[in-house]
Amino acid sequence: MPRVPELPEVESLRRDLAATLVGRTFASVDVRLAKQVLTPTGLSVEHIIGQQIEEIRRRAKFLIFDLSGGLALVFHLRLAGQMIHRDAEQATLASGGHPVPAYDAPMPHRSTHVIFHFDDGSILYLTDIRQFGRVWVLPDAGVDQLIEQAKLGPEPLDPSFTVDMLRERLARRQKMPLKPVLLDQHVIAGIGNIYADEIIFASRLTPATRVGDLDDAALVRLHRAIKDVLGLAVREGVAEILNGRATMTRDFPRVHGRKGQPCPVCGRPIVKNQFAGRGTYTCPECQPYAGDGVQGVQSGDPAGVSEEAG
DNA sequence: AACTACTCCTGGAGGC
DNA sequence: TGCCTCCAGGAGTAGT
Repeated sequence: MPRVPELPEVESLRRDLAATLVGRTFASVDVRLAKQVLTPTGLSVEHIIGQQIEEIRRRAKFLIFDLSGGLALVFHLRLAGQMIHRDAEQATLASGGHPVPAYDAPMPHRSTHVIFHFDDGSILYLTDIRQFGRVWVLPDAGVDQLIEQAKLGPEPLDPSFTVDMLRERLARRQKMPLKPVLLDQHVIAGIGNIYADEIIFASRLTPATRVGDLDDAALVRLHRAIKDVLGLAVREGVAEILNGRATMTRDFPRVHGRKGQPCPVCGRPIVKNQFAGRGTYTCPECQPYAGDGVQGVQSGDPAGVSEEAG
């Protein structure tokens, strides 16, 4: 199954690229698809040539390269962006993002749209079969502005993201179903469709559960699930992407992409349906109202949670 | 302000 | 086998 880069994938990529790219200096840049590179007036991508990568940071799904000359490169991989760093002999040093094309495919691929060459002969390929990803070339101050404009919610893995903060973030979305709220980057940053399903399953809630119907116990469960699911994915280094092909570890993801397979908790088949316009995977037994619309949530069962099944 | 619909893309899956 | 159609999916924007 194709995998869209979400917070854990971007964080893994950040960690790997930081190990191989910090200290490298840009020697040249080859932009093959102009729309993917955005620059404010007066700046062009050539301005990064001769600048050194000092630090690689992440905010939500944005990857930020801080450069020596007061500029920064900001990447957003969106649906299908992929970054591969190879040495002069084309041996892969670091790779991440969407697994298509395979990480060991010949580069540049026909969907490789931006190529960065470094002073040590190594090359960073930005490949994107959907062409939705973006790269910004910005002055330092412009990075803050870009992040500010995105009005991103808090980082869910930051220690400052507490149950109280979650409650406060959800307060203005009381009438909305849980799934689209989790996907809303303004509420909490970094969660995409795959991890939303995993978090909701781990919380033993349903995609349709109204945020306003969450009681304290459900909020605590939801908070723990966000931390656990994302934290595990970051710690495991997103092991389901191996050799550039999306596979699944034995037990992750637990429901997403597993239509018809047994639920890891109760053994009943996982069901796939559409919710809020997104492919949504649930266990009808552990998440009993999963297939219903918003109206399906019963007020007598605020969390929409079934009996503990193990 | 809150929410929905539409838009951008193309590999891959499914139908016949 | 091959041709055709349609879907996925983050996030910005326009419309209600």
